[in-house]
Amino acid sequence: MEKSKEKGLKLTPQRMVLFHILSEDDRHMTADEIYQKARAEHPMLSPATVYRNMEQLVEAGLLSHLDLGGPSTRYDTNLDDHHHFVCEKCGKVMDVYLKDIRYELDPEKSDLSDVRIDSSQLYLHGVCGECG
Amino acid sequence: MEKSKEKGLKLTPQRMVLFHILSEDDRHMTADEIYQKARAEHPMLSPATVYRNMEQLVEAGLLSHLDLGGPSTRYDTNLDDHHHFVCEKCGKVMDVYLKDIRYELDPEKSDLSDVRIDSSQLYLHGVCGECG
DNA sequence: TAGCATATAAGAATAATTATCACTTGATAA
DNA sequence: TTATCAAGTGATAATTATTCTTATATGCTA
Repeated sequence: MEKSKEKGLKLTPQRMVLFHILSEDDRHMTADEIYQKARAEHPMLSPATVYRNMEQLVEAGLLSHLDLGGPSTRYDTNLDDHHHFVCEKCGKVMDVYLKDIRYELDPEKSDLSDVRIDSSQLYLHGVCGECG
Repeated sequence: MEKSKEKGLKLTPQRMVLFHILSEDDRHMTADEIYQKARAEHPMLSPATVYRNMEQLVEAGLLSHLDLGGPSTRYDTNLDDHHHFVCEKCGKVMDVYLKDIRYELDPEKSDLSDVRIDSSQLYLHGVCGECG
């Protein structure tokens, strides 16, 4: 029986708290926002633990990074294939599901014949209904 | 003769250095990378000056932010309508020009009828020829 | 050339994140 | 149960990225 090399992620109280917060679906949070929420449930918890765990969860494929322009990395609990709309005024982020996305390279200006594309992310920028 | 409210950006030696570096077309640099290069030409220059000027140039519409995943904001001197490919291995960024991009919303999952979309940015992730 | 708004260097300050380390704990084996 | 040990943790220092402060300097325009 071969022992897999995967890290055994232990189920600790701190992680339970993080799972709980993440499951409450307040998506697109920064590590610090998560930390602020988490310490309410678990006051001893340190920021390092949150940062550490968030990255581990990304490595484990349970979360993904969300790279909006701001200073802090955000985490996305939604692993479905989806894209994002960002309101330039209030900063709100909305998930965008597409049935189809297609694009045609401009062959005179771009040559991607020797690259392998694994994924694509579309970011739509604009103004949301409330701010509009 | 009405005086426009636009800031009169003075042409200082420091800005000359920045323009020079930016014109050398090493695109997608972080403010710190620009600072490191700039101080070679102008050793007295301070980081604050670089950060300040980069933001002013963005406000003036001469540069744009580029939000890749990393910790630092990058600046893009290419103001043409274009998109980006990011190599997951070496981090290299390539400009991608599209003749056409179109996407179809999944109407059951996404409703963008009340938002105004001003721009869209497509990020392609994968592995470049050299790393592949 | 004076006057002033803008710009600057230097360094302190802040925010976000990561590293270090001594101690603790969950999972598994005994 | 208990022992074992890799994995996890909190506290804190350190780092990185960026912004602020302030006293001084300098382009531009009248």
